[in-house]
Amino acid sequence: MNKKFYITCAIPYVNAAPHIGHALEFVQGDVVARFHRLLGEETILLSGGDENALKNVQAAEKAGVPVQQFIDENNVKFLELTRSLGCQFDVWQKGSDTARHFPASQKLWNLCDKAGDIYKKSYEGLYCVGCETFYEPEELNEQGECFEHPGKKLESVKEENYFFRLSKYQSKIIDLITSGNLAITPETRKNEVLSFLKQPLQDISISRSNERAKNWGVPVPNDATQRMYVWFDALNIYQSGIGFGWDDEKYKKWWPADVHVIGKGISRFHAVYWPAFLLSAGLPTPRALFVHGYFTVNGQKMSKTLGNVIDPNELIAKYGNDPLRYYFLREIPATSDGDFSERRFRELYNAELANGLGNFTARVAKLCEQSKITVASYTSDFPSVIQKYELLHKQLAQSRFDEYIKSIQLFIAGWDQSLEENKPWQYKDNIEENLPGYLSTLITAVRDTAELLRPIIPETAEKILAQYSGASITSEKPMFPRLP
RNA sequence: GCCAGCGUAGCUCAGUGGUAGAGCAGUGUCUUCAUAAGGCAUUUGUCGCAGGUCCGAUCCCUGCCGCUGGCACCA
Repeated sequence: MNKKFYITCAIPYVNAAPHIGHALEFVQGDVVARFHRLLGEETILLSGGDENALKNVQAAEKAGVPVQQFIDENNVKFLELTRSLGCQFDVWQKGSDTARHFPASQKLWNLCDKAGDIYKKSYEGLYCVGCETFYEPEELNEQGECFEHPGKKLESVKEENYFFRLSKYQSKIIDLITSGNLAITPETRKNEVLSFLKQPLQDISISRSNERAKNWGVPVPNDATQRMYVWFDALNIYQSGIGFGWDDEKYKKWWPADVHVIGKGISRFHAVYWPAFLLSAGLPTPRALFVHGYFTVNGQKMSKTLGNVIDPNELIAKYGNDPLRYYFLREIPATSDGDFSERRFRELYNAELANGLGNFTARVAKLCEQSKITVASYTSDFPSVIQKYELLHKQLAQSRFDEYIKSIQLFIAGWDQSLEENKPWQYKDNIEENLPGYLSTLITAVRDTAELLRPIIPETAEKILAQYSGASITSEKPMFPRLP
């Protein structure tokens, strides 16, 4: 049987349209998934919609649309984005899915409950009626009011909720992380989590009353008055999407996840809460977390109030999806923050896609066309190509996309130098007689380049491979016209 | 405030106890197969500031300044 590979991207919050940060994460996940698919591994790439949070209900009310309709519409925007980015998601699991996700989450709840890790406790807090949320005293202004609704007194509300015994799993989670059974990349995020785990863990509340949840979300088993609270069921989408609670065989085949791709803001939930739930339920824990950074735009944090939120769809429409993928992967070191600027984007496009890759494939094609060379036709074979390039293989396997792409550019630059030394054009149409085998070497170089680029910019790679697959290779119009 | 990390050419960054490198941008030049693309050559830096250790520090130590991230029930 083939090796399996199960990878997830974080499930986006569907209360607003996707921004460039979502696009970055989708692309990173897609590249890793493509890499494993190309190696012949059976692969699932999953994401979905985080739909059960109260904020979705509030956003829907504000928009004057029924909740289900509201989240369905937003979901489509995310799905469409994944497609226009050229990302292949195999599963898109919605949190509001009552057929699969609800029973899966109730199953997880029951398992934790059976382990004795769920108990009822009354919770008292300051509640803002305007925001419909609880606040800690330090989150409020000097008058003890929330910033959104100054002048409005907060109510002290007491409510019974279910709590999860997170405290019980503290040392087990530390072991999991230090032993590497739950690998966290990069190291700095791992250290952050471990330093967080030095403090005693408090139990966390995992349910809300129906009133406060506005009757939205997964019902708590055997208690019609409560709904599950965000993280408990949201994280479980990683399981509910692959059969947990509705197809045991499928679930056993795929779980645990080989890697969760997430943003740095949610690393704790994935590194601490999630393994704790699973340990409690007696289920395997995920093997790795890959934590990426955030985007700034022209050096500034992205925010709605600044009005610098970038819509990835506009960039795709203007430049195409592969150039955008290329930029994400090449310019942003995978695990640190990166800046988006259109100026830099265009610079990189011209330097590496137009002048580098595009020009290289074009000049070789023209030389082949002029010499009328015929070569053995080529069938794509990623695994044997990647084997040939040890350093690149390592860089890609470790998800160091920026370094991987730089290596490819170095490879191209080496062939540009070779062309300059050999000057095949001076022999016009009898290149083969004067430089025997040279054109074939060039053709192999182009084919290898395209193979190596298949996980990164799949459409472009296929185009090059198609151009270079046949017995005779002809010149075509530029793939990446130079930008003015 | 506490903890971690960072501060190196115009930009993005790599790097080492022996007085600094790459890519992009800039300049010059060669060349024409190619998308006015490519090759070669080349300018610029008190390696954040101030001390200390050392024969010698950008790399080690201390202090300071600046920046970033983390500091739970928030998705």
